[in-house]
Parts: sequence; C-alpha cells; structure tokens
Amino acid sequence: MSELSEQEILRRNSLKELRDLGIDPYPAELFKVNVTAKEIHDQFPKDNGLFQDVSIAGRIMQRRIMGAAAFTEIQDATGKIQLYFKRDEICPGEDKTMYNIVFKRLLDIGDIIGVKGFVFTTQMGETTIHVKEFKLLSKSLKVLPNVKEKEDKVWDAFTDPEQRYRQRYLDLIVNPKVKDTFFKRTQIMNTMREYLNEKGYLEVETPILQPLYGGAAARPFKTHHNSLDMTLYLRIANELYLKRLIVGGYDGVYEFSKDFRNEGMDRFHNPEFTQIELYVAYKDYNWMMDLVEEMVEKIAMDMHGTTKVKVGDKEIDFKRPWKRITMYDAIQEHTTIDISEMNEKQLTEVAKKVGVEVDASMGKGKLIDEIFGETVEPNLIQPTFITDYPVEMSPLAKKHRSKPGLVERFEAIANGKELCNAFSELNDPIDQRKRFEEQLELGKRGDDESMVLDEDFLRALEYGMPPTAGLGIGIDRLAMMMTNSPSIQDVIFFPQMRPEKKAAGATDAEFMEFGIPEAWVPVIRKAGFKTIEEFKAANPNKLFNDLGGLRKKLKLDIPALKIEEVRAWFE
RNA sequence: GAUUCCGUAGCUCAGCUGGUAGAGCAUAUGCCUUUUAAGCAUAGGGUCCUGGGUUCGAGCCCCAGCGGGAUCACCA
Repeated sequence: MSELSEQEILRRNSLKELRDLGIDPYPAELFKVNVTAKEIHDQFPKDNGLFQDVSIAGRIMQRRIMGAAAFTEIQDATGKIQLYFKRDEICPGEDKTMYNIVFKRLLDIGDIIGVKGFVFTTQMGETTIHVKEFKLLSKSLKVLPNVKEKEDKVWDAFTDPEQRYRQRYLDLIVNPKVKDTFFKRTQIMNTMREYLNEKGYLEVETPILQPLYGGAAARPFKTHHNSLDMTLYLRIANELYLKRLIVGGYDGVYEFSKDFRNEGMDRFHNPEFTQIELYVAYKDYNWMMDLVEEMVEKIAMDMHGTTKVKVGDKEIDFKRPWKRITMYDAIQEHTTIDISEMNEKQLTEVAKKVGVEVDASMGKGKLIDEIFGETVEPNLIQPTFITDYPVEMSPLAKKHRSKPGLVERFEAIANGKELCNAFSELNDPIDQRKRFEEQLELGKRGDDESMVLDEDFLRALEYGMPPTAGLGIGIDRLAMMMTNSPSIQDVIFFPQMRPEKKAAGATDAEFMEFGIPEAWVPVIRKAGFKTIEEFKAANPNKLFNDLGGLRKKLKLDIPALKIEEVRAWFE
C-alpha cells in the first residue's frame, strides 16, 4: 500500500465513523431506482406534476453547504442533477445526526448515494430534487480530480493523457464527453450489425490464437502453448478463416475481430485494434463498393442525422455515390507520372523522386504502394474509392477481369486515411499458391511483413470457393472519424501503455518484520522512512516523538506507542 | 528508433539571475435555511519524477535514468 494523502486518511476515518454509527458504507442490498437524471431534465419542465416520488442514485460531484440547507449535485449514467437537502426534513426529530454528521461531515465528493424525494424548480430556475431521505451506497476513498464547469466553460479540466488513458474510469466520471464517444463507437457497430444481419449474413467467431498468421502483411505477436509445446501467433487478420467458411457453404459471414500487430504505436496505431471483415459469396468488388457506400452512409445518418461529419477543421460528406478512380489514374492525377507500364527499376526512380525511402527488400507492389501513400492518399479528403491495385501488393485478390497485372481490389479513403480494404477474393488455388510463393520470395529479400504460406487454406480453396467479395473496415479508425477524435487512444477504452512505474521502497511486510504494528506502517512512511536502510538509521527517541506527533496531527484512531515499543523495533 | 517539450499540493498550474515552496479549486474548522465554476473567514496540506554532479546554497544549472506529450520514421 502506498502512502496515503491527508485527504485519503480523512476519508478512511469517516469510513470508520460511519460504521460506528451503524451505517454500512458498502451495503449489500439493491437500491431501487425509478428515474434517471436525463428523464427528469427532459420531462419535468413540461409537466411540473411529474416526478413527485422519485428514487435516484448517483455519484456526488459537487456540494455547497449553507448551514441547515445544502445543494449537492449527483451524476448518474445519463448526466447530472441537483439535490436540495434541508436539515429538518432529513431529520424530522430531535436527532440531527443524519444531517449534521453523516451528510455534512462524513459524505464527500465522489461518494455514491441513493436519494428519495420530489422534483421542483429552485428560485434560480434549476430543476432540483428535494431530498426526503438519502442512503450511502458506496464510500469513495480517493479524491476525484475536481473539474468545474458551467455550460461550455470548464475550469481545471482533467486533460493529462497519461492519467486519462491509464485511469479511464476517472476520465469517464469527470469528462462526460468521453462517455458519449464510446456510446457512439458502440452505435457504429450496432448499425453495422443490424445492416448485415438484415441481409442474412452470419456473425461468426474464428481463432485469435493461430498456428500461422495470415491475411495481411504485418508482424505478429508470438506466444507459446504449453501442452502442445508449439508456437502460436495472435491473429493479424481473420481473412483466411472466414474464407474457409465460405468454402463450407455460407453465403455471407462477418466477424468483429480484435487483431494484433506488433508494430509501432502512435495516434493512429494501437497494438490491438478492431476490424470488421465481411465475405459474401457470388459477389464481386463492384458490388462490395455499393455496400460500403450504403453502410457507411447509414452509420453517419444514424449517428448524426446527416451524411456530413465534422472532422478536425474539415467536413466530410459520406453521401453516396463516392468518387471512384483507379490507382494508376490517381497517381497520374497527383504527380502527372504514368507508372502503369513501369518495371521495378523505373518505379524505384519514381519513388526516390517523390521522396520515398527505398531499400532492397521492396518489390514492385511495395514501391507502388509507397508512391501512392506519399503522393495521393493524404490528399483524398472526401470519401473516394481507389480501385485496381497491382497484383504484387495484393496476394489474396483476384486478377482483374480485363486489365493484366492488376487485381480487383479497392480501398475507400477519407480524410487522407484508409477507411476500408476490399477485393474480389482470389479463388483459383493454383494462382493462390503461386502468389504465396512470391510472398516467400519477398520474405527472403528481407520484407518482414510478407505473408506465409498456409497449406490448409490452399487445400480449402482446392475444394472450390465460390466467387466471393471480401471487405475489411477498421472500426477504430472509423470511430475516430465519426466522433471527431484526433487519436486512436480516444476511441479505445484502455489503450496500450507502458506499465506504471512501481513505487520504490520497502513493503508493509518488511516493516512489520521489525515488530511494527500494521497500523503504524503508513505513519512510519509519513515520517519520511521509505526504505529499510533509512529506517534502521533512525534515532528511536526522535522517531517515537515524531510518530506521536503524527498520530495527533492526523487524528489517527490507534493506540499511542510507548517508548519501549519503539526501542524494541531497533533491538 | 530520432528530434523536441514537459514532470512542483488531491486537481489545474505559477515560481525571478541559483538565495526561506506559491495561487485557485478541493480538504478541515467556525459562521450561514435556495446557491449557479467559487457563500464568508481561518487553517492544514510538498520525495519540487529518480539518482548523481557543480555550488556556501539547486524546484531552477550540468549528466544519466524513468514516465508522458507532440512531430518524424515504421505502419496490407
């Protein structure tokens, strides 16, 4: 246990006092709630006859006590509402303990209480609950960051990203907009789920632990299964498993999948992230473009009531139809260079010219991809489909029906970022084997993201997979865009971070080995002794005096020490 | 991984040329029966991220480390 601050010690003392008064600070039984803050705010002003017998629970966020009356603000899942406490109503009899002691002194900001009463409007015009009785539901021992707000103004905002991400619960308590962002994230997934279920596609689950990682070009996390004594990888994509299910005879399957990639982290990348992948039999990539447009447009409409979404200083309009342009045309449009007929050597020259760092591991596909990423992608703000990628960079996509050297693939780009990736799936098992082998070649050249060969997947294809359209959408990236969040950490509840720094110093047990009673250990620390070495060097007489002083100062309810006891610790 | 900025009270942040550690909110105590970020008054509260160094003297300067932010690199 780390050292307690003065306020934390006070709260622990309050906890004990409550118990002494016969009040359980953590009661077991449920507290019946019949209304939310939002319901009251939405309906009461229209009909003052409503809510004359409410029961509501929430966390105390603010208190203003004026003698025998007080205003308190509680926050439930839907928002905040003000409470009015009056001493003689809380305590109608002679005994004013519940108000004077329990409410005024033993409750704190952060405590969770339940109240019963009726709703009225104060002279200041604020909808308020007049409390007739209250009950402590959970005592809070830690002090919340105290954020003050009034309409749009916020004082002392809780903004430190490290604390916000590490202690997301605090972020959620204190920054109401955060709750809304995650509500919207779920709304995006619900809209997708409804849309796809309505079409009759099946939501499925496939392995996260995979003996071979495939379906994307990325470096995996590696782990080990003890009883099988084998290496397993955390999936980087679920593509190859979903396609096996299409071979098995489903018309359409999709999965919201957590994928894991062992790569750099920044505001667009978290090591684990969520994708939806969808595969539909007897369709092609043109059909899939229509679906993506329709589905994403619907998400924007469901969430914002319009197809226009503000992202940073831009406004993105997801209204159908989106622009469609081939990759080569897009590169030519932005650079005036036609790379469609170029070989690897020529492409290397172009890449260098536009400012791409080139190395020997790069094949033709990678080079084109880099050129595209450098010159075109950041400039595509409004949703745009880029179609017809070179075969070298798409080992799982079907060869283009009419353009040699290309595959039937598209990405949707919006706000300069990839929104989705999709293709007519390659179902020619012999071609697929060849493509895997080419990937192996790239691997030998040093491309550590090249794909590995999956024999079982090839075997599945050999049984025959119908022509299939496949799609992957990054949910985190989409959520960022739809909620106008500048960083991926803002749309992931618990983004990956380095472990918290450990507090140095001796443990409670180490101190107790000297015979120090447990209750005194925090006091020893408070007196400035963090390590055993420091403690051993202490003067027993001075320590005795200091501890006695601290006991008094902190109003600790533990028996005073005798000098003999303290001396005994040092023998 | 590189560059750069940051780390001071429970929270948000000041801190002079290197000379006794500051404010607001929060907390405690007293007063006060409807306040609107903060009622009034008073008080308590600190490992100035850690460890070295320079100095009579370091929150401040130097070195190293830890943690974080931003930008870049990497990122089908």
